[in-house]
Amino acid sequence: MKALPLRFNYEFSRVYRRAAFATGRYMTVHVFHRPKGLKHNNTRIPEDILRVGFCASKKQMGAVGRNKARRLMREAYRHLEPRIREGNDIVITLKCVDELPSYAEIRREMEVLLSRLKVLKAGACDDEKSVDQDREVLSEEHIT
RNA sequence: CCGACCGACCGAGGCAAUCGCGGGCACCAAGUGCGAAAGCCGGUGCGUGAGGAAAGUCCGGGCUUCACAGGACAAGGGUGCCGGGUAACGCCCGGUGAAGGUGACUUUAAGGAAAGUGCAACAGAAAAGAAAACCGCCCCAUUUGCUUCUCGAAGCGAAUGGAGCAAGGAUGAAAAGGCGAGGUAAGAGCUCACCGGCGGUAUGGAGACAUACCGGCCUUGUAAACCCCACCCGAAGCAACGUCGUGGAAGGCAACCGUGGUCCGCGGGCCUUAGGAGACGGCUUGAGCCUGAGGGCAACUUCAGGCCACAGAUAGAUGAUUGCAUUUAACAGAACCCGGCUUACCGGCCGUGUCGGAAAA
Repeated sequence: MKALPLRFNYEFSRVYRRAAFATGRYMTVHVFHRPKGLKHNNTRIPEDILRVGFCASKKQMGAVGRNKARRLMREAYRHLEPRIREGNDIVITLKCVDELPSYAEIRREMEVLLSRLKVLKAGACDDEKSVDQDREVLSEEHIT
């Protein structure tokens, strides 16, 4: 199941106001478990989907830096998504930092923060293993 | 060869593999899916997907709605040498004047100061009408010192007072045209030559202007101070605007349902209107790009042929990992669209381009 983007300002504020959050060196993750039957403008939101929003501070970076940060976060999220429990609204905010962290750092920290918030599924190890296996397969292909 | 000047071009560094994203086309799926409606929600393949500044939002348009639908004036704002280009411009091209540079060349908010008003600090005697005099120059008068001799005169000074001057010094960003000669007690456009400025005439030029001659004898700077003159300008912006619009609002109800014995009434329901959320459109083919031939010094333009490869997202699509080669990368991300300007910037590359110097001939 693919995640939908969070769109409206009130949705973001709901997450910030009522969500559980965890903070790391580079980012803050807010997770809000949607109550059942929540509607947006008279249309029911399906209960088995994830919705996610990425934020980057406007202060230090220009539009290019902001885009880059969002892309890195989205890429990290894409790899972690199958392991996240459905029915949550998530907002991930990048902190003000001097230098943009690398993809590996972002991914590691995102994983830690999400597990601290207990939104990762129980049998997540298998997925991770499969991802690693994929990577190994890839590298083997290149060697040969 | 060295040092410059001018102009143009390129720029997410390239390639490959895997995973992933936006939108286009083709094909395949199409559901008791979600919605009141409009509409939204898949898979595979193929090709495609940020810039020279996308930026600042400083000008000029297109487009859209509103206003006026005629003209004049005023207010407010803008522009400001001349001619041309353009859809238009405060932009561009070509020229004129001025300033700078040995030069190639560069810069130029460049209308009017004789319509009027204001301002010109400090310094300075005096800073805007013709006045003023600190040092100074010159003449006269009085007093006095020295020298000379024919012994009461001459010469050279000094002090005080009076009259004249604006050459020199000094002040200043700027001191009332400049410089030389005549002139004079000393001086002064007082007179004259040349130069500058102003006015007039003639010639050349499309014009800004240029050149020549004549005249009187001269009038500071500032209009990125008010102002005057000429010309131009309706307002707001894609969150414009259009379509669909549950709820809520306003109006209506002959018929329907509930309440009721019946009517009125009330509630539901239905119809109409504008329309807040929201959805979709607007949204990319355009003053377009390329080639050739004319016109023009050029900006640009005319004609002919060819091309749709040249993004269209909507919380906002370009990323990640790995490998390769000698491989490092600035400023920076479309948001309705064009034409400019301005600002930021790693480097590279080009020109039978031009100038100065050196060397050689």
